[in-house]
Amino acid sequence: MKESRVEYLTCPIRQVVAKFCDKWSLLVLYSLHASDTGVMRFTELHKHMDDCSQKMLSSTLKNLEKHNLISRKVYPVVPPKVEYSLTDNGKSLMPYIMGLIVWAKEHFEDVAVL
Amino acid sequence: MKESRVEYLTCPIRQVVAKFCDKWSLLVLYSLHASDTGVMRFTELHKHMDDCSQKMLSSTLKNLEKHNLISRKVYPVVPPKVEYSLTDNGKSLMPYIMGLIVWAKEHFEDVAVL
DNA sequence: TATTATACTTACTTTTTTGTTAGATTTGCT
DNA sequence: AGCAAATCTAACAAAAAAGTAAGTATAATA
Repeated sequence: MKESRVEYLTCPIRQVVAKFCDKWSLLVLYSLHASDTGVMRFTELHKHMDDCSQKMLSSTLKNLEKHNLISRKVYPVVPPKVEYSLTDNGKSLMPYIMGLIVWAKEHFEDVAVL
Repeated sequence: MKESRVEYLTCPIRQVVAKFCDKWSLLVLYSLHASDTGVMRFTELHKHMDDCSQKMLSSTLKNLEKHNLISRKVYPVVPPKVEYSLTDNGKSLMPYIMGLIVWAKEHFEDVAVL
């Protein structure tokens, strides 16, 4: 009596989970959203999340790009320069993400962290 | 130049991640939210998420309970009966979760799911 | 000539998460 | 006596995620 695999793939909740429910994605989205210019370079992002390894930041960025939430612009210079920013799609998501963040702040007391 | 561990713990984004950014939590929260009575038993939940093992459902429920998003009511009968429902805290979160779900439906096309 | 800067990738190890299967519990029904 | 029902837990294995350290590229600079 299992649902078909296809149904799983079209489930919006599972999509949300696949796209940005992980350890670092929300931090990246928030950082880009909160930045003045809306554009950040790799190292700049890394400074905002310095307990994230380069490897993890790199793969998180790739995932977000794959899901069309951020875009990546490469400048062919040396040393390399790469800029990340939210896509329109990513921007459209941010109000909901910010909703969660505000909720978390308001309900900080109701929480056992760890 | 690392931030202190304490700052990490008070970061609302990290709290959101710790509480319900995982494979099954959103499904559980949504199921409880969407149910007529607002109350569901273990087996009933399991039927809604039949690709989740009992073990994973059990540990997901524990985590949500620990974070005060759901409550667990045990009836001392045989066979056992346990009812799960959203706490007030959990209910206060649902509008934001639903926001994400609606967003995911609207942006279904913009997505590469795997 | 050696060093620096930036944005990674690769290889390897460790940790965490998830899956699988079996078992515990105990009352009532056949 | 034997089995079903409901809600788990335990033990072990497999898979996935994450951490760590080192390496790549190349032009400009000291």
